[in-house]
Amino acid sequence: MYARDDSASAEAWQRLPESEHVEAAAESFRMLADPTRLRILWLLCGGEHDVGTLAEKVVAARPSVSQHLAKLRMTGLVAARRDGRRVVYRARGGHVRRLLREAMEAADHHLTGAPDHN
Amino acid sequence: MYARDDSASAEAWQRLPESEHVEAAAESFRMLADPTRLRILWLLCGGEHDVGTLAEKVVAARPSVSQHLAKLRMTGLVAARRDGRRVVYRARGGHVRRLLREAMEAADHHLTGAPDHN
DNA sequence: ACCATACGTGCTCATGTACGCACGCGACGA
DNA sequence: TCGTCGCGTGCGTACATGAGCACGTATGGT
Repeated sequence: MYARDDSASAEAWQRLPESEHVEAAAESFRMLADPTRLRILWLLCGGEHDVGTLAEKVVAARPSVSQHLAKLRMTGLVAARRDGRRVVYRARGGHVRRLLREAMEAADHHLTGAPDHN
Repeated sequence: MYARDDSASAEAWQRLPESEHVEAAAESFRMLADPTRLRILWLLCGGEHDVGTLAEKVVAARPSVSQHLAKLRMTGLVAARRDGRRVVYRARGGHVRRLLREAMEAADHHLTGAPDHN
């Protein structure tokens, strides 16, 4: 009933992680900190999509979506593949999926009622 | 072997969540998108801390830490309590802990070797 | 009452970034 | 070869944000 290496059990939180890890995590979070990118990633978690389809679904100009996809690609969150004259993107890594679902669940808790269960 | 309501199983990712949820999630991610706030939250996940101690441990000016704590408090990620002339902050909600650990794990994967296991 | 401590706030400066438009480039089809 | 379609890029603009200084405020000790 103690030290499940999980949520509580303050052991791990005592000392700060190395700066490189912190900055890398911050960078990942910054990629998730934009509604448009969030929607793009959400759709990409469901399967492959080309830029035009994404731009249409997230209701944004294609250049904007392209820029977002470029950033996401640089960060390694998505991967690109050519199909004819289109470029098809897909989500990359299970971490993104878990972070998205966790955030959406938190948002739901934050909106429906109780701010959070402490 | 299908529909575990988990990572894959594209069902849930087909349609975008409501805008309110997306923006709320983006806001939460924006709070986590800064190295200083990330460090502060990390320490607060391990227990209560006052502003001065936090400023000392994260190596930042006290006013800066205070501003960050204000934002985190507005977002509901941390809570404050008065103890004498100090103000003691604590983390609030298990979502933050899970997001932090998930992000740190992802950062570790991203740094040590394989960018990610697709 | 006076001083010291611990926070919070207003402010400015510098930086980062999202958006959309116009353009250039590569890939198909006639 | 020429026209069309789909993407990416270089701008400029408008906006949000982080850092630190100086100051105001509240609490507790002498």
